[in-house]
Amino acid sequence: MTDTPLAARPHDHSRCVSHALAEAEAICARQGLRLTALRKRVLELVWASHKPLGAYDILGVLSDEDGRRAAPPTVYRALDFLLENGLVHRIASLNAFVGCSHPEHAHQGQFLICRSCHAATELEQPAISQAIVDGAAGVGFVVESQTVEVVGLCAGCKGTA
Amino acid sequence: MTDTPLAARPHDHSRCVSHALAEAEAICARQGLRLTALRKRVLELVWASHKPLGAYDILGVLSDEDGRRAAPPTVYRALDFLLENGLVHRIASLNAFVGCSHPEHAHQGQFLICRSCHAATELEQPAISQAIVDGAAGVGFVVESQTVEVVGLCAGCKGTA
DNA sequence: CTGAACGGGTAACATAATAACGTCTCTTCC
DNA sequence: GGAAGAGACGTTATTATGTTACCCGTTCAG
Repeated sequence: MTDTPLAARPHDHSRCVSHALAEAEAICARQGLRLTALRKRVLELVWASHKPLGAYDILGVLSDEDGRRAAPPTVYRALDFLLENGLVHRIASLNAFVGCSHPEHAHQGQFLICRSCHAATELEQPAISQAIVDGAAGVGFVVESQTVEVVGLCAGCKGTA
Repeated sequence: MTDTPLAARPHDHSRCVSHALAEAEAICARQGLRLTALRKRVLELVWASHKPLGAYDILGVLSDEDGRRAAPPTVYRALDFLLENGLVHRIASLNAFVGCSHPEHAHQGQFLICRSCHAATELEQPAISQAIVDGAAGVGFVVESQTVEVVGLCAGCKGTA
């Protein structure tokens, strides 16, 4: 229960990336979706760290690395695909994107964003969702989608800061 | 408990606006803050409806009305003042601003945004905040600020849509 | 073979926010 | 009264983020 989340502790991050990519491949294969080279590359970049990444950061890397001059629609289309298929999440308060930790099932996560190390951890707490649905129901509001983004200090930074 | 929120039902909206302005005046007077003509005007525009308003919408109205072309910093400075003093809230997922319903005390609201009429209702449910704090604590995360923005259908639109 | 659907490139535009600098008007203090 | 400083606001320019419109080449089903 009190597991320190992966993003907040040292780990072999290349495993994260390769695992996420493999899972994405599997999901796309199963659903007849085309995980093209570009989409895969963008997903890889988003997963390059646990910090949410801006669209223009991705754009910059693509332009630099691949030599070819990437333009905004290229990146946004790839991100749209990844978002639609639950492979990444968008962090509205940061205008940024982060890899989804549990792409195998549809869900709406809650995000814990550390103001010190900037890592974003995805929570999936039914208690939070339910509290929101209940609170909304109290004023006759029917919830369709939730944005929960929390800023604070992660387990790792709590001590050092 | 099951009160339909003001924003979701017909009401004499001019009362909303004048009440909000009067409350803002009182708060600023009490705290030695200067609610200048510009700041008051921006607050009035934000309160003009219960729909979150973009900074550039405000800019447009100011430009139209005053004839001279208002520039972004003018609006953003006024909004910063209003935000700092709890007179408006920012809706991150919309990049927009909405009048605060309870400026008399510091708080972090939750927002219910109707996808049909676009009205935003402010909730203040300790149960939601607490669920988030608890969920975060479970992974060793200390919450400092919360962004809760929910999209769905309000009581008024639920039937008609 | 053909032609729609799809992925992607390009240019331009639209919206959101900030930086840097100047001026004006207060108050405060001598 | 007048200098000094702070705060509010104007102006210009720039950066960041996101979208629209249009084009081209590939793929794949009929």
